[in-house]
Amino acid sequence: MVNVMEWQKQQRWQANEMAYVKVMTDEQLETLRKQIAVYATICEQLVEMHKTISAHQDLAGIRMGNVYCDPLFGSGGHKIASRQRWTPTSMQLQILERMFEQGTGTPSKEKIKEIAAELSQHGQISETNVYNWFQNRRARSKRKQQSAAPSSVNGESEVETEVDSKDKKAKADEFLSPPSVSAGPADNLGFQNTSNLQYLNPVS
Amino acid sequence: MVNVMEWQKQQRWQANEMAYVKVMTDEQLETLRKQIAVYATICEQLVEMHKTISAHQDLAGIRMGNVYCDPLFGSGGHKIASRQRWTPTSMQLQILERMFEQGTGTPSKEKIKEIAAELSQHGQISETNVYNWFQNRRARSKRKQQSAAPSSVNGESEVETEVDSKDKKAKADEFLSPPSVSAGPADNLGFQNTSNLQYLNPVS
DNA sequence: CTTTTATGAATGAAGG
DNA sequence: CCTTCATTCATAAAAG
Repeated sequence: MVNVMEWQKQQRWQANEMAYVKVMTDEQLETLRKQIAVYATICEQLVEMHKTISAHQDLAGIRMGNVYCDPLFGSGGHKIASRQRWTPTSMQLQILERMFEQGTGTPSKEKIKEIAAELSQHGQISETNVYNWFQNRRARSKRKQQSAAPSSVNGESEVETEVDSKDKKAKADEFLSPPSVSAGPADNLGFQNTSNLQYLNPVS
Repeated sequence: MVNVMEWQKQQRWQANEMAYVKVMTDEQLETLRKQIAVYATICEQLVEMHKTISAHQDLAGIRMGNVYCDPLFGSGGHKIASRQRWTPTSMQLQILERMFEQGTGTPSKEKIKEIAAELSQHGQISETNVYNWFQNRRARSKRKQQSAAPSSVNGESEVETEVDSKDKKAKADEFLSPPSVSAGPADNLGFQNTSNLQYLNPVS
């Protein structure tokens, strides 16, 4: 009830002049896309949930067994700019890597700007990129070291004490049937809503 | 879902020459908006229906703390590693988002409790979660606006950068209330969904 | 082309 | 509030 106003506001442009203008900002588009994707996901999951329940209790009060609408409209349109992410240049990577090693390991607000400025000479880059890079680099370096040093203090009965997250996820995926919602129908009704953007953005 | 600002910024360079033009007429936008509203309505009602139906057997769906996992995960009978951190339900998120944009921006100790109570109807949540959410939302919104500042110069109709379209949500459904929800929401859902989403993703 | 891996980015929570 | 960290999501790149 608010954004629509915004859209219209922006649409006040010369609609008759050129059919070559963005009516929605990328931001709005992205938001919309996500929102719809969320609904699509929820609905899909709900359908599965009901299917399951119905099968067990014959509560088919709602006929939705055949509803499963595959939102994969013929892929091809790719109209919506898909999210893209920065990819460091080999040069940038080298510099960053070097800084990481010798640096105090503390990104520092000031430094970031400085670094970003320098790296921009080797390709597009933003301060955020630099920031994220260091954050990730640090985190991963840490994790790696951690999992590499199981510290044999006690019996290794706890095989999954550390390396958990990633491994668990991987395992889960194996039997979670990635393609459709057949295995884990409502398993993420409560979370993970934005993972199905593909529905709206069938890149292929 | 918020840092769209960032990629938008980045997009400017990585895909500058592609001229991603999104063109929607007011009419299409309006249609889309309505459709989403309907979608939201249906979803919420389905959720409620599901809750009712499976109320007596769904108790295992909620694990410790904020974990909201699915009990219907029958295939494989595997225990899913529970999450350690709260993840807002799409419904909760929307409500929060709405409150954020329209709210005074003041979390307020009182409000928190209130909000938490309301949101608990849509999934597990604690006051701390709400508090953190607002805290983060605000901080990030701010930071983002800051990094996006250098791009806006012209005095054109300045659309505040912190817009969002999590509005036409499931609240007004009570009024909008699509007729067929109880009879055959599915058909309606599936059909409309598919046909209308084309606006966002035109098939070639 | 499909699956897997590497990694940029988003985000809930903790500390100060 | 602001900064930092840990975990998770999503996608470019690599492998098959």
